[in-house]
Amino acid sequence: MYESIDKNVNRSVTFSQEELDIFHSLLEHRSVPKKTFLLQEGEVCNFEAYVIKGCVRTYYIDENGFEVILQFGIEDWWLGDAASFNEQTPTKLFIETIEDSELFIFTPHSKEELLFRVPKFERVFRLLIQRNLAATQSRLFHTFSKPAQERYLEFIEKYPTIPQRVPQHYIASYLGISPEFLSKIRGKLAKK
Amino acid sequence: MYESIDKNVNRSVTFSQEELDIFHSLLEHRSVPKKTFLLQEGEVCNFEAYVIKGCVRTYYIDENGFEVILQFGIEDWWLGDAASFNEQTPTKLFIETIEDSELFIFTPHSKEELLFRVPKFERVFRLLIQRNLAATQSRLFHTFSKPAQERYLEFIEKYPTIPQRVPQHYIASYLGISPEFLSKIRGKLAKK
DNA sequence: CGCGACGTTGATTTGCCTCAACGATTGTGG
DNA sequence: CCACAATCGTTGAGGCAAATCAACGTCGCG
Repeated sequence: MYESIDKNVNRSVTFSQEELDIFHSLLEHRSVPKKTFLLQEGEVCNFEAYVIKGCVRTYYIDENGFEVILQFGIEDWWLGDAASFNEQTPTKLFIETIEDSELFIFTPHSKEELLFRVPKFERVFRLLIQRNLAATQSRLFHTFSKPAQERYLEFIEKYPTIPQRVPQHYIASYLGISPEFLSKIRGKLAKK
Repeated sequence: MYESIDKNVNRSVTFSQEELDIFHSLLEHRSVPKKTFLLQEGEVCNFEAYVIKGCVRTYYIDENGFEVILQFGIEDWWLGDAASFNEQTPTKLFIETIEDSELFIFTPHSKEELLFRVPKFERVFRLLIQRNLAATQSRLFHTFSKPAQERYLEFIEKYPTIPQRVPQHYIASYLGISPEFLSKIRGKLAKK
């Protein structure tokens, strides 16, 4: 049960069995059916979650009333709203399961206790944010530099399982294009 | 000399005079003339810098050979390439002064020593990355949701001093539009 | 002075959006 | 278990935001 998450945190820092035991004792396991909101706009985010199994999306609603998808969370991903979680401010995000999912949950309290008892985890969490930042920057610049078709091809290469698991218009939203246009891109690619 | 940076780090965490003294002793002050590269593609970023005075830009070159501006650094801003700095990997970024500038510099070594001697700084640095992430996400979604004219108006409102200090086509690059189109937007706005 | 970097302006093109209509699939209540 | 609605993807027509290309004026600087 802890295999995947242990491997995840061990990537950047090495922990002893004792430290991992503390880690495990502070994790809360949660099973969530699909189409369930883990977080809604206006709430304070009181969790950071690791996805053991399943599929989740994070999005917000822009001023024109459109959903914009921030990220998908599948196996071995972390999700949450770091700003809301850490500063206990209301979130603008929605986090919703797309499939039945299994998660490990940190609360502000359990995370604090983990950091207190095993300070090396500071580094793990900092690296998580840092990678997230690097990925977001890269996504921003691809949006500037590359046409939608190329971004789509890169998306399915990078996340090959997601297209089979989520509605196509979610992917369009993630790419920043309209569902119709994504459909046309796919049509054009198919007939080659 | 330390006023501004003290205020900057004190925003999120409160430090004693003793802790600030340690902080100051580890800062390296550096004056840099304009049009100087602090970092170039392929190098490993061995600094994180706080801008006391001056103006700096961070950019990279995309696969079509175009410069894309990631951020401007002016007074009271931090800059560097966190990923390259922390993991000692080669950077893809260029960091170049636009004006004569004064900086405080951390090296990996001095930062590590600071964190060792005053662990509370962990929080300062984590918050820096976190705010950067929030700002980058917000920029990405504005790029999806808002036309260029609106993004330009928000830019000059948010950073009123920058348009007077940098060539206009840098701003176009930051906004993700062509220099000609920014010029047309400005023309249209002017005649109202 | 003359060159290079910069900004402007206009003509043309294009990537992507909007709107509308239409099948196919899913799911839900009666 | 069916019927109907809702959700989803596709396709086409038309329109707009922004890119591209080219020409030109201006300024700062060697």
